[in-house]
Amino acid sequence: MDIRELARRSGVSVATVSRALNGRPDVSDRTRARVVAIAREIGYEPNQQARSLARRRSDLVGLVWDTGYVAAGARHPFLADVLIGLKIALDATDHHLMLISGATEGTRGDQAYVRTAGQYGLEGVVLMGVDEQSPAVAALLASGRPCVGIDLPLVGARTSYVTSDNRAGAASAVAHLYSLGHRRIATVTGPMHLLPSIERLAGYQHQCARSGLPDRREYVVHGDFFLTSGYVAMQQLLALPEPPTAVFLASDEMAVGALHAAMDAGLRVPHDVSVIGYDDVEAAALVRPALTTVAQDWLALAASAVGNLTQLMAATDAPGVAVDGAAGAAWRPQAVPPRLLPTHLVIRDSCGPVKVGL
Amino acid sequence: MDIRELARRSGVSVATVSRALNGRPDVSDRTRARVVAIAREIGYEPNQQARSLARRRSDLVGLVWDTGYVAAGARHPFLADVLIGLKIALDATDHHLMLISGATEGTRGDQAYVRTAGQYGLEGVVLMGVDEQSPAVAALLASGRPCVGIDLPLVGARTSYVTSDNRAGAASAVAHLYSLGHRRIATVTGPMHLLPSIERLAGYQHQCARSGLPDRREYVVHGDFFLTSGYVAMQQLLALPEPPTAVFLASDEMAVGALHAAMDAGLRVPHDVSVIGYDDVEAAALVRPALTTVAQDWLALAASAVGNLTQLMAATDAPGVAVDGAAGAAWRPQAVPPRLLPTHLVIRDSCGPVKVGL
DNA sequence: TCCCTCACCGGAAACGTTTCCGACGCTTTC
DNA sequence: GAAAGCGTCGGAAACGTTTCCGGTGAGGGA
Repeated sequence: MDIRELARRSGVSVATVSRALNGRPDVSDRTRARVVAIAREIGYEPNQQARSLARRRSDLVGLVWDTGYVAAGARHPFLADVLIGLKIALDATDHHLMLISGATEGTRGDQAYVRTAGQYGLEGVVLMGVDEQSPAVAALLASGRPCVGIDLPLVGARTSYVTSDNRAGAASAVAHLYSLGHRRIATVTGPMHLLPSIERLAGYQHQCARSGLPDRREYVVHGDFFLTSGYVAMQQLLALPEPPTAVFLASDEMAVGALHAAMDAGLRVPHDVSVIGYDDVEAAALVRPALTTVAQDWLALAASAVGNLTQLMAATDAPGVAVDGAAGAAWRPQAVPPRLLPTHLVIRDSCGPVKVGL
Repeated sequence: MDIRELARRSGVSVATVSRALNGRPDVSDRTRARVVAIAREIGYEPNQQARSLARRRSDLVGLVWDTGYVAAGARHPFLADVLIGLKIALDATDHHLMLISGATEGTRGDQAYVRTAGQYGLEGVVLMGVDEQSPAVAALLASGRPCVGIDLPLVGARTSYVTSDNRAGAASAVAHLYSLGHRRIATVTGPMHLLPSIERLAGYQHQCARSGLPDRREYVVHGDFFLTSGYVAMQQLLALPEPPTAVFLASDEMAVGALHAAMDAGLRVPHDVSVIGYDDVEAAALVRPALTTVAQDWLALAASAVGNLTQLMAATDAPGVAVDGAAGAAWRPQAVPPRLLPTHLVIRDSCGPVKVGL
């Protein structure tokens, strides 16, 4: 079952078998054909551990995402979608995906990620849904291992990130509402320490300014991406002396909460108030009225993430690239720029023209 | 950085270092303490590949689930939940989870699972959402590697499975409807080649019989677990000369579809017709009226899966157990019985008392 | 005092690959 | 005709662990 057995049966040396199977040039076509034929015949599978050991590369990339608050009862469907996208994208490479266990129990939990990454020799890791400030994540980033964040602005020599074009996406939502005649447009944000929240708010503000809408303090309220916060934010907005006629929420979950708040207040959507979300989560299409939302392409997002990671890993193999700059040629780690993926509006039933008289 | 360096600094041999770090008994407490102190100091991490090679075990378990139809646009939120549960459960063991790439490209795709499982020396694999009849999965099961299915009846020496108690769950749904006064109760099933579909139908039929309800052919219609099939099934049911007053659908997705069909037909839920689902997916709480449903405990389901897998793997280490049966003591592989997990009804707003006069 | 046991430790052989280095035969070139 | 190049292959040394086997020294019982 091992390579020695295969060598014996093929009548060549172990070295030649290895070369034949790995497509090395210095082996004749005849012997290569014979070796692979016999290998298939006896069902030989190379031992990946031994292979990794000898080649000093594992063909493994890791994934860390926060399951903590998920276990607490809140689920984050968008991340599950991305996970599937990751697997699909990695199928095209010769890498496999390993889930990195988070900080489980107390002792040295802040080293958990970097430890398993080191032990398994992960060539890169993708992160999502975690706090990049947390000690465990910070330790991983500091380890110099290639990392790419999804919706997570990782900065550093061997890191990169991908995200949807949150600014443009938010702006397109506002523009859509504006084109329906809305002039009193509110927003509810995500947690303001997260990049997507910041950018989506910026996109909202920018587009409002562009459209000549006044900058109303009371029209931006902060949420946490989850349903309940959307519900209470909507209540808060509707209680305003001059309530908005449309609201853009930075996640679909919150938008669904807003839908419920409006209906519970006796309002009809979109007749009385329009609501628009972000993500195009599955539930967006399930809810009634079906949610108009700005869709992220999670498949492309995941594909870009592994693309960037691949670049990073390649740059790690050859630790620098020549840069003929001012002071002559120098070597420095290659930077992989973040990627912004386009979003698109999917129009369903939760936005309508503004009521006349408003 | 390697164990030799650590041995040098500790002033002991490599063998002793290994014993100290792995908690072997034959090393003095003094030297053990010194070794682990120095190991921590210099940040030593054992190389997992070398470790696996020498110990002939990988500490890795695999996960295969079908992403094919997910990529096609249909998502299966329940499986994403279970995945998270798996990760949590595995954090408690010293195993890590690897995602096994499915049949990617044509050549030998039917060996994809068993190949990567063999190459990486996976000690066990859990399967979900796949067809156990497909060649790739069948090859994996035939390989003798410990496998446990989630909602997937795997039979064989080194296999087991876990599922919720589909019969009891379905029965509880019917009983709930009956207690609300419903006597004309229909059901829509999942794909009938899947165990959960079969069992949920059986539970429905059994409880109907128990309650003395007639066995109506036209009250069971077949779906595919996805939303659209629930929609059309509901239309079909409502078009009956004597339509049901309540319907039990074998998945929440279908139940949401049924909700929409009823509303589109001008009916109010639950006033005119009651609907009840299965799974307690996130969307069940998001939809209006919020869906009454029989909840599976996905956390427990995942935990049971790794529990059974652990048993299976342990039995593989020691290839048999003594069984003092009829013909004297014999050795045979230990069977790990499947586990049925209890469900519970979560009552929301989609079921109500039957209308008087019906 | 002698031998046996026991606790502790080192040397070295695995584990299954890859890859460096050198060797062999053959053709080409000066 | 010798040297150099090329294509093809084998031997053996890695890669970083674990674990078997044997060897110390100390302690204890006869």
